[in-house]
Amino acid sequence: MVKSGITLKEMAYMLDVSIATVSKALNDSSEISKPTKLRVTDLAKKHNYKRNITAYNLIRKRTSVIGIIVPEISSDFMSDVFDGITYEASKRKYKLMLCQTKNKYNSEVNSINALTDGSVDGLIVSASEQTIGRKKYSHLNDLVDENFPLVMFDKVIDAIDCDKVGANIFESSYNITTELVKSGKKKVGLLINSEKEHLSVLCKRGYINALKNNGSIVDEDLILILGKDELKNVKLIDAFVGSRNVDALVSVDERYAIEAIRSAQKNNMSIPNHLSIVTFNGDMLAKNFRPSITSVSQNGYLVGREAAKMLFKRIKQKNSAGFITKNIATVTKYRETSYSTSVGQLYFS
Amino acid sequence: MVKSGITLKEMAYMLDVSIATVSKALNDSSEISKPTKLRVTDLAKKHNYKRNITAYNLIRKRTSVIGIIVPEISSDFMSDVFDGITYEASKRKYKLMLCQTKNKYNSEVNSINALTDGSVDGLIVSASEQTIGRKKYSHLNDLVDENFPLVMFDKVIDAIDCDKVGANIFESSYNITTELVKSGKKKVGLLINSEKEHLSVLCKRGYINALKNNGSIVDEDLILILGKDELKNVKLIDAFVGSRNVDALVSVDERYAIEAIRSAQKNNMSIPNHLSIVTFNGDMLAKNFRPSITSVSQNGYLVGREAAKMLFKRIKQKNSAGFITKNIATVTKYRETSYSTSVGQLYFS
DNA sequence: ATGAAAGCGCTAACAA
DNA sequence: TTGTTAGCGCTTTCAT
Repeated sequence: MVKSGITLKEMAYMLDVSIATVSKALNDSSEISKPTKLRVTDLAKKHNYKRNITAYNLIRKRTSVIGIIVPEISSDFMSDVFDGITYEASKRKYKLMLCQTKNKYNSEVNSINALTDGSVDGLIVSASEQTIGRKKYSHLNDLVDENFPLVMFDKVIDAIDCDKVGANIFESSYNITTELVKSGKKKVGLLINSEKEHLSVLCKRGYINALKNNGSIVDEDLILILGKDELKNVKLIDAFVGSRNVDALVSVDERYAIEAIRSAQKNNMSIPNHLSIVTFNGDMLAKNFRPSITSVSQNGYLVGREAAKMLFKRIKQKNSAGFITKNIATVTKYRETSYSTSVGQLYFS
Repeated sequence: MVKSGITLKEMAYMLDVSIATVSKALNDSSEISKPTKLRVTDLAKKHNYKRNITAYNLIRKRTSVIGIIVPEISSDFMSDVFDGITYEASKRKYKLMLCQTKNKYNSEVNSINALTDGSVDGLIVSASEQTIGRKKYSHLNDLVDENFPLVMFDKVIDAIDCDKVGANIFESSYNITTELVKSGKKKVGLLINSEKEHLSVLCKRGYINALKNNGSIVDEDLILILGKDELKNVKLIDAFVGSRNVDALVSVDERYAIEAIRSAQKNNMSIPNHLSIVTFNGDMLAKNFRPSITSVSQNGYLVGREAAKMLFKRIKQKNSAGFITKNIATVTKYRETSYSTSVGQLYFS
């Protein structure tokens, strides 16, 4: 429904003036006399006139809508990102269209096709697992080729030439590991996914650098690589915690952290004394699990705002300078799986 | 960007035919000859022609967009609802605009105003807490008065005259309680929110009816009413579990269930033997907590699909019959806080 | 089988 | 200060 409301034409007829006059009056043009303006605005108010946004968009050649395509909306992080984008968008009177890909490649392609039929002025995308796994990027590269405003965030793809918003994973992994070592931990373990995954790679790099720079030995046996099979992961983690004598763990997934806790409890290890744990991607679980888990998470709100800002810049100026990647500082929330350190503030939520 | 692509006009010029011919050819009109059609479609493909959807919408007087306004997107439930809506929407080539109110009244009002400027053909709304708390419904009632297609779901407001999709809370509370009693539980407790809350009211009603119909006594001391203050709730629940000797609990919030578990563990009560727990609104926590918590949850996907179907019916036929409320059956997932019963299937996720 | 023209609702350059 | 006209990109009726 394009508003069953009254149109300029109808109002013009009622007031016996031209359509242009009505239009100008409503837009408070200086060409129109006070009395006329008043007559027009009064009538408009009376009939609850709303400009037909479709017609308006047709003239301006833009939609005032941006599209957001993400794997999954059900996380605090996404909620915050959405909030951040909303903030920047409403400032500019933009609306948001959303597609959830559920991490499926086909769904992502369809979503992008659907939204780029002229429905949106630009796109903010976090890639699906399948897309990344299959390395099929043509649907995204096509956008780049067409000069279509595109910003990626979170699950970004290096191979795609566009603006990006990421997180300083390497640094925070480095810092976290350093902190653990400095606090006296002798055997810091690492729980990561396949070495192909962006997060895991950066996380491992930070971890290794930190160990080396702090005089610890890098022991590959303390690095556990998990896979897709959740049940198998549980067993792997259980065996790992039970046998490696780790006194600290850095994990890339809060679910891994939880399994580690369960194993530790089974082995009568106290947390955080015998085993201290920090997880990346800490969300609802890290916060609500008991013991609550110290987590390094992205500041979703800032990520969202930054992504939106970059996108609007692109929309305004399509062919501006080269593409930018901005890393937003992560936030570490110290919870029950950590010693409270002088560095950090204790979080209870 | 309304697609930097080629227009009908340009193609018409290139092929030396009229705009109308190009249009008809692309729409596979029977008026156009085979050869012409081919010439046109070839050129269109070559230039990756996409119909300008804004112009199209202007003519059709609809937007092919529906708006969704919800308090918060970060739950499995919302994700599923969104998925269900998406399913019905894509069938009809509709897109989705989303607003998150974060449970704020102002945000809800602004969102509704923003989307009803002609940007969407209809609205699917779950009301914010503040809206419900303050009982300020004019922004919604205005829509109803304008005959604007509106469907409410989840946090529905009885006072608003529109189509609604809810859940059979009363029945499932009744059934759950009955099951507990029949399985031998003697003192079934109830954890609810203020008696004003829809869910709590229905839940209590089902609980009481079930007790009565199964020969149990209703003991008001076994009903704990929680409030807004989370810290206070924790204490209340702890005291309740420690003193009331309940052997089963029905909760309206998974967070309450978790606190009950912690108290039970403190008191060396084994779960589910000494204390069996079922929670409504079970989402990420119920699933991932250990012990995992038996939960009664809405089938988000079906709720979403149903809401969308109702909305599309309204959009198609604005002044059709009176408004309908449809209740979607809830799903009970038996987890570690329950005896596995013959009735239910055990869920591990 | 093709084209001319009107029009969706609006804005904006130009005329009066 | 107001009105006329053209046009955004498309569909559709009515001529040809």
